[in-house]
Amino acid sequence: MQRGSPASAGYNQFFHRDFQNNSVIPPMQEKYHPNQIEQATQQYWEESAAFRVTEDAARPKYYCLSMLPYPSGKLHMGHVRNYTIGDALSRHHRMRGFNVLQPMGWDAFGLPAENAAMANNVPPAKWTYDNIAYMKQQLTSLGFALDWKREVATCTPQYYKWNQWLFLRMLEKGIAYLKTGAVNWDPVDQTVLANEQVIDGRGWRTGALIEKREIPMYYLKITDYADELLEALDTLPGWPERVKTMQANWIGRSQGVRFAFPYVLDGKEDKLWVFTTRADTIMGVTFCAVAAEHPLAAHAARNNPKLAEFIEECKHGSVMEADMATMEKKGMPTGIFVDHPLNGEKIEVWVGNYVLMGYGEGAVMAVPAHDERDFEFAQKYGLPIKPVIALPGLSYSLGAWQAWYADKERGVCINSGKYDGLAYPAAIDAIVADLKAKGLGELRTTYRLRDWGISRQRYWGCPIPIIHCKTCGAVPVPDDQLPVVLPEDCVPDGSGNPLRKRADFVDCACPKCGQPAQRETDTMDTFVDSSWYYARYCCADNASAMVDARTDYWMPVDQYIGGIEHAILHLLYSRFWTRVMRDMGLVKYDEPFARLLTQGMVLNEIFFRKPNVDKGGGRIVYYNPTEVEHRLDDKGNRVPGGAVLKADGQPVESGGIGTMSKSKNNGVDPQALVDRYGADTARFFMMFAAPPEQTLEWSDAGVEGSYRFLKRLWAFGHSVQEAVRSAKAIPAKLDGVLANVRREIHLNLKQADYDIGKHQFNTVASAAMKILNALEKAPRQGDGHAAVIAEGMSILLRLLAPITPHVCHALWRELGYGDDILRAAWPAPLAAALAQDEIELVLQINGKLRGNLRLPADATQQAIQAAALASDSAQKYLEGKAAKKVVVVPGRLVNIVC
RNA sequence: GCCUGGAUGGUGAAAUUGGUAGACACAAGGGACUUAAAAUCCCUCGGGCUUAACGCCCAUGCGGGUUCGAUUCCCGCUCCAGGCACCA
Repeated sequence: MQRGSPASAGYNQFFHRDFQNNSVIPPMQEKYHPNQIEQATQQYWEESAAFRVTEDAARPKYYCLSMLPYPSGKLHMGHVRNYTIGDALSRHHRMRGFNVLQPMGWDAFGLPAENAAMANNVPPAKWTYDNIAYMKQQLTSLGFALDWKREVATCTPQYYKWNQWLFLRMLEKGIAYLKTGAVNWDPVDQTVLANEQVIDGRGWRTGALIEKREIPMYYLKITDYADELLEALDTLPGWPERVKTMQANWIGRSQGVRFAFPYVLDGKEDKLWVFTTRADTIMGVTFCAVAAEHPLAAHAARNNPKLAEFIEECKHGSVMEADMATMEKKGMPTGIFVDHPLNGEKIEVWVGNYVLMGYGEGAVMAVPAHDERDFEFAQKYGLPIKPVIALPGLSYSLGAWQAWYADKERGVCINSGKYDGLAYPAAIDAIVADLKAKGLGELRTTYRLRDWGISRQRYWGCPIPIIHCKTCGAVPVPDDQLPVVLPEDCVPDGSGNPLRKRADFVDCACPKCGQPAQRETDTMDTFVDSSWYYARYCCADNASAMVDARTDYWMPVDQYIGGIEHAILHLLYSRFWTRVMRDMGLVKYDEPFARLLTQGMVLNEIFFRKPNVDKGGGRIVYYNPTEVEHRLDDKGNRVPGGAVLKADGQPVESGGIGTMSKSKNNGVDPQALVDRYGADTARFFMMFAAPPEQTLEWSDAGVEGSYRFLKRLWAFGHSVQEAVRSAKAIPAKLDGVLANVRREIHLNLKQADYDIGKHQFNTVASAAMKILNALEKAPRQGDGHAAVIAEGMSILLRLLAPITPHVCHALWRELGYGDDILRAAWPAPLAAALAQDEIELVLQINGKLRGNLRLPADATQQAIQAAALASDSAQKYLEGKAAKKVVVVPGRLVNIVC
């Protein structure tokens, strides 16, 4: 590492290096040969173990982490974008003196491996490991500064052993527990499907109508941490506001009232509990709705075949929230009545397809006058609507829903007996007091957040370490028998979890009583794997503990980089898991990711063909955009619906544009780009295309420009090699043209520093291009010209090194700056180079641009005003009138208002 | 449906967060070099009006508003993207 602190490290230090010791300089290639340069550079990094890091208390650490990829087969442009951002940040911090850790691993369990297994009759394990080998080579060829000694693959027993171990600890503490949950059941394949595998309510392979099934699953009590997860968002200034907003809304803490409708059924007294945030409208309840699985619904259905049929129909519905929210709301009366807790009125209970058993109480109160969904439901079924909130000057109408019906800010209770005239807070207080007195309700905080169900009825995942014994029940696997190893030779066939057929896996002895017993065959959600891998990188070689003291050095992650699609689930689960580990004394931090950069998605077109459901279904087939061609009209524009598959000339449907993914087959393999132009061009182009956080529709138009730039950079380096190698220090007094060139370079460096602070690498790339433009135009003679070029080139190479490390490494050596640009210090703009005597101000008249003013840099407000008023433009537009007002923005403009 | 973002030339984008809209590039057109091609270099390049030249008007998805001044702030829309708990 360089001497001195990052801030003081001057770029002029290269003049003190061994410039004279250049007796043996191999001739520099005249042309840019990226493949040779990149191979040689990568070999140098490999041999010098350039990116191996260890803990070093003497230096500030910088843990730079990109989200680990799912090994789907090949990298796609989203990966290149993600990892280039991370690599640029890593290399930049390294040049600024930080001890940088940048690891990589594989989110290696998951559904695509099972699908590939079915398609190709290959075990998921083999498919996964092959993909890892190929993608690792791709990452290496892109030149990412990764410490591969810390590599982690979540499908290895060495890794997932600790999932199992911590799960057992959670079970002991009651954080993990068993409860039923709804899954998608394909009755033909007799298997549970992921949401993604259900298309328009049908199984993707069988076309069969999917049923909801309630099965026992393990859940993690993330809701116990809801308050902390919400409140700690304020401790994360390095996170994007939008991510914090999304998480806060997801947790959805709300104050409300849990209360009950008493009833008598078959001579037995009971209560129907519901929750509401609008207790001020309780007097407007005209019916209640319960889920199809609710005991009251089941009771009513016993001698009501039509209701039983409706309940059956509800069970065919989707488990997905988006479907629940958009589907047609249907219901049917049960004939059961409950008592209104405040006025004793009889309230009928309905079964509603929009009420979910798993959430809250599985029952809701309905106030059609003040809830839009209830309003529509009541209109549809002719149920009474009783307004109990009024706004002055507005009259309630049953014709159509008005936004003010739900206004709780300005509304006042009416038709509510003793509560009439009360506003929202007072009404709630009074109503809660009365409910409480009757023992029928109380204030309660609730959360939208639900506990995390982790059981998956799938093979390719981490086995849940439980043994089922006829006498002892569900028995945890003892620690000394961990890990429960997943057999790696299964090939799923789509008809359920193949583990169930593996006697050598399932059959075992009960750890408690020793009797024959069966192993749990459910595996864990893959979000478990990715909830703590960042901690494991710090100590990936430790076989005897989940984490060790090295995590105390590296954690928390200083900069986490990943797609915005993970804004909620992965990041929230990781924050939860971290807290569980903290509360068990395993780690010492609250938050795993100090700063977060959410990369915008890289999108591409989606094309597919749907199977004909009438002919028995079958799965949707997606076609890569490269397999599709388009009919064009006279003007060369695409004809809508004119997409056809090249292979057979038959039409394909357009699925719009969406994230590059394996499942939509719309990924673009960067390999062609790397083969043709080299990794540096691919990296530069990806950074130049758009700012990191912005969504990016993929197009390789423009990649030529990035390649051209690197060719020009090399050619320029070649042409100034001698001048740079023999350059002296910059003279105290530069002539005007050279001073301007130098100023331009330092100005762009200053701008680039600012932009790097914002992670805006596209304008950093622009600044590099502007610097090269300036250098190319610089005079090649005159006192100090070589020194200015040598300094400028050293700035340019170091500025670019994080983005295009190979070509910068090679040029750094060829031009004699030093052996290894990795050890060079980050450049700093110099005030002396930036100084100027005169500045240009914009002259506006009434806010419109009317000219420019050149003034001394130190001109006073008064002098600027006087100069502005005296200018020709001002005289022309003022026409002798006096200015009403003159606005001076220092360093920028003068606006004369007249 | 709900939550969160986004929309600027033919295209990707920039505008130091209220101060010259379109930097830097791509594509296109014209030219130079070349036997030719590639590569490279130079010029033009938002729309309109006008001029010999200077210049003027319009323009940042749509409609309003605040301001000396709005791509930027506020209100109301449209479309697109991400998420919605079993894709990862």
